[in-house]
Amino acid sequence: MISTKGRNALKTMIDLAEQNSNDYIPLKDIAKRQGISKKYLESIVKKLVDNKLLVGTSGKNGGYKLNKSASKYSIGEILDAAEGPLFTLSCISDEKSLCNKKNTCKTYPVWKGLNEVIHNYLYKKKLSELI
Amino acid sequence: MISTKGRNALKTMIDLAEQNSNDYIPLKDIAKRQGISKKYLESIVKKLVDNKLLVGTSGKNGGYKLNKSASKYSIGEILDAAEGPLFTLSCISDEKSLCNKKNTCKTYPVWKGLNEVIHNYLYKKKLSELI
DNA sequence: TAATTGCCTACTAAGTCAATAGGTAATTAA
DNA sequence: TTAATTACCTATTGACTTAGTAGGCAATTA
Repeated sequence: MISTKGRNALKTMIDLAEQNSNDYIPLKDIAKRQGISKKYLESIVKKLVDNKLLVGTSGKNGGYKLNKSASKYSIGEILDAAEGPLFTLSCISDEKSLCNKKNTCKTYPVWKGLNEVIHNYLYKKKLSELI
Repeated sequence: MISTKGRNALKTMIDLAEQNSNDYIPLKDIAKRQGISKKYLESIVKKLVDNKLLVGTSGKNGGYKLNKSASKYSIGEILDAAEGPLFTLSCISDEKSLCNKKNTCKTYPVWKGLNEVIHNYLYKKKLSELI
């Protein structure tokens, strides 16, 4: 349900939050600390940058840093950024198999409620609570 | 996260609850109503029987029926029966990749809390609420 | 005797996921 | 100018999971 990608994204965010530095942190360092290959981490960090959770700067002394204070990131937004919409209510959000019986489907309310519960939890919990 | 197997299991349980009959209902009928192949349904129903959620009887006029009243089934126990433990806290319940850094892992509390939230929701919600 | 579960095995096709790999371009501090 | 580093692209592999199909035979029971 939460893939390795999401977990590693979260680890990366925690790592950066813990550095608590205004400098840009090179990928190499994060990869080493977290035991993730730099190349693989690159693909994860890219999503975090695309979604404006991180800022990256090229060049010497370049690297990445948080875009706001740790208390302003919810876990939900981090996971969302890394793996796309979180709990895929398959009958809703998966466009390919968009279910056309939504209105009469007796199971629909279960998935909808579950979805809400999960989102609620993950968006309330902040990155700063984990460091 | 919730697979088709689980969703079909739930549909089957709802179907049977709605029949509201003391007779045994043959698989053939359920399959037809729910638009699932009988053979495939067989594999799902087997799990429900193994977990004592349904009772089956062979022979003419045989079939399946609920083992208790609909209000006594939680959605959680149905999904559990159909697909095994629900939200796989990969670092805990997946024995193969049992994580040995559980105690220091900064992300662990997130998955643990999420797990609780999901379970809480699914075990509180009853089959009878869906019919 | 016919209907039906119960139980087994095997298979396929499609898809997902983690992780690796390599390359080039652009940027920037010193 | 040079070294470091992100930025961005593509491709690939291997492992695994899943949905769904298929067929057969034994046991049971009205």
